[in-house]
Amino acid sequence: MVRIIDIAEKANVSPGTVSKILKGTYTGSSETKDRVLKIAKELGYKPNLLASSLRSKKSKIIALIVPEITVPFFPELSRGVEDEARENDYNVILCSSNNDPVLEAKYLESLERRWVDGIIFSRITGDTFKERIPRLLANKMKMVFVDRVPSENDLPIARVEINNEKEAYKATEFLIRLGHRDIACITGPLNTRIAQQRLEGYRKALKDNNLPIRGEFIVEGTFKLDSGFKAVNILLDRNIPFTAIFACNDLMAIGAIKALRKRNLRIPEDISIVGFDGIPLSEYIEPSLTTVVQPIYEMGRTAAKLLLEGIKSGVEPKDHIILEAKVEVRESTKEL
Amino acid sequence: MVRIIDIAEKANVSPGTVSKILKGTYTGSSETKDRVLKIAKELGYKPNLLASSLRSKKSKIIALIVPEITVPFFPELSRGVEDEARENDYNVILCSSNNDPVLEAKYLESLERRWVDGIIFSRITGDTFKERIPRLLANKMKMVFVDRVPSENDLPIARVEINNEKEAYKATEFLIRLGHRDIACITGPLNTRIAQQRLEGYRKALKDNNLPIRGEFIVEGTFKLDSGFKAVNILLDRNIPFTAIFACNDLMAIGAIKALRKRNLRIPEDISIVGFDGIPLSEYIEPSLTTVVQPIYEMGRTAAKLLLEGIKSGVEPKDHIILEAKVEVRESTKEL
DNA sequence: TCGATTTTGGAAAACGTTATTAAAAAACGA
DNA sequence: TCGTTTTTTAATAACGTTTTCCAAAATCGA
Repeated sequence: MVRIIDIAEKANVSPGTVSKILKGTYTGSSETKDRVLKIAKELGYKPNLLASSLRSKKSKIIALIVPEITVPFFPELSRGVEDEARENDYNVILCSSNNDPVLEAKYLESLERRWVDGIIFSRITGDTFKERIPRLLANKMKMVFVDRVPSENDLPIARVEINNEKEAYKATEFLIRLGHRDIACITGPLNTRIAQQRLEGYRKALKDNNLPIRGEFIVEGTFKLDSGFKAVNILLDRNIPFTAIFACNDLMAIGAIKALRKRNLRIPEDISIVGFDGIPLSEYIEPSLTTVVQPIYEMGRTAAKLLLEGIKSGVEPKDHIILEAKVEVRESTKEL
Repeated sequence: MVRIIDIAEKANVSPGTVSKILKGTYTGSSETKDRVLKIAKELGYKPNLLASSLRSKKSKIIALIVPEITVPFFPELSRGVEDEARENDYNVILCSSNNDPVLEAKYLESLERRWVDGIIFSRITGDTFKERIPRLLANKMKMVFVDRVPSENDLPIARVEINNEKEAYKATEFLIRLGHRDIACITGPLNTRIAQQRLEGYRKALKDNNLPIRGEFIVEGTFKLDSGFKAVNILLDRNIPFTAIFACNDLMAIGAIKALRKRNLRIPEDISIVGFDGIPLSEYIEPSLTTVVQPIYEMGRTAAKLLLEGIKSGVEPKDHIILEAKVEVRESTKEL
């Protein structure tokens, strides 16, 4: 492996000079500059990022912590993060925490040891939040929350999200406009803020339209496929008729559709259903899913952009960016 | 940040001694050992992995290169890799190459500069293969191919895959057993080996059962949702009746189902369809998809295991592991 | 032309580990 | 008791950059 010192010797300059030239912080003559660059190229020089990171205290690595990369929302988010990172010469360490505080802690520990320059969190457990975030902040770690942001908003940590309550409100209101009055809701795990917010949007929409909020219409899910399936069975077994379902994410909506079909209910003739997220698949399932389309890729990209700005400027990013989603009407809903 | 030298001072020993104790390579008295460990704990010592990596030339990072993390196969694979890595104190850099040789090259370049300890490739373009792999091998980079392995098998690089030809054969034969004789095939991109192999399996099954192989029944896809959709339209527009489709992955099967429905064809009454991969969604779509279930997570895990063994032993891993898949019969297929 | 200023480049320390070599201390054998 | 072996620990040099500070050379102004 050719090192800076090898270039320096061949070009008859000092290693420091070569370093400055390669980094673009050199102020000397363009004659030496060209000569050094030429030699570097000839020798096929590749900087050793480990050495560079150690000295400069910049690892040029950011981490993305997701609860579960196999949930289709997160690969999309991840692409946004990765693209923005790569374009800025950063690499991304992927940490799929499985919603487990122990794994989360383990990941954060190794990220600190690696001196990663920043961390993007989507979803973090309360434990981790209380125990780790303050220390990370004290250590000047740059951080951004995306999608599943914690409720505390007095911290110097940027947040990128959609207005979950508003968008859920829109989705529910859309069903109401279609004439539905008995609308069930399959929520996300209610220990997460986004699940609460979406539920709240559903509630508000009912209330604003003078519809009763009935506990029997609400079932808690997990944001995963099978929980939508199970939720529908619970709802149907309660024997209280409903004509529409608002599922708080697409995956659960898909599970719900499956369960409805199993019970010989037609969609949208018997039951209308609205999802949330707008994952690519939502357009391709049968029937195609009316859903709240989030700008997932854009959220990832924006989060990474804020993080990198923070890293480069040395100032903790603390913007709060709210992106717009929209209800995309497809085949799974029908006027009552 | 507390350093080894801080511990050394407090414990009245040399930094070297502390280093050895912390790494477990210490042979001295257990009295000093206990004392040093105690002090390290008291001070809340966290090793600086950048320094450690620089000196030891082991970054404790592996990279996973995937064509497209948003295709559901890859998050599942990624989980396997990540779990195995984490349990061995390795982190994973995710590289979603988008099948673009330029991005691939850019990623590989930065991975080399970072001195990552190993790379897991699923899918790599021919360009990259020819240009980069020999140099990586010369630099003793440990590598494993998984899922989409290149055809060259004389290289000291381990491979983890299923027998794509055999599994495709099984899928096709299953349709034949059901009485289907006119079976269309939506292939993957034929510049990839796995797509070729699956097509070959389809062909062999037809041949072995004395059925003609008809070019009009074969359409090339891209492994993505929309290509399954388009392929079905092409097939139907050819106006040559068929009763079954073998789609070379689940995503294309889902796209295909969508297109069939749009044309008012019922599944499985009018057309039977078999997919490939066994992504979790395949069970939940309507109708649930008969498909070749691959042990995706296990493939990722195995690949990572081989890689880590190679890294730890210093010997290039060169095993060739073939895992078993199985045809899972669900609702999308029916006796003719 | 000579002092002041700017431009250009070098010297050397530092980042925090690990690895190698060798010395000091302890234990041992006769 | 004294040399020999074994155990325990220290000293020191890396790993390959970046950074800070300073000197030499060149340019400039009057």
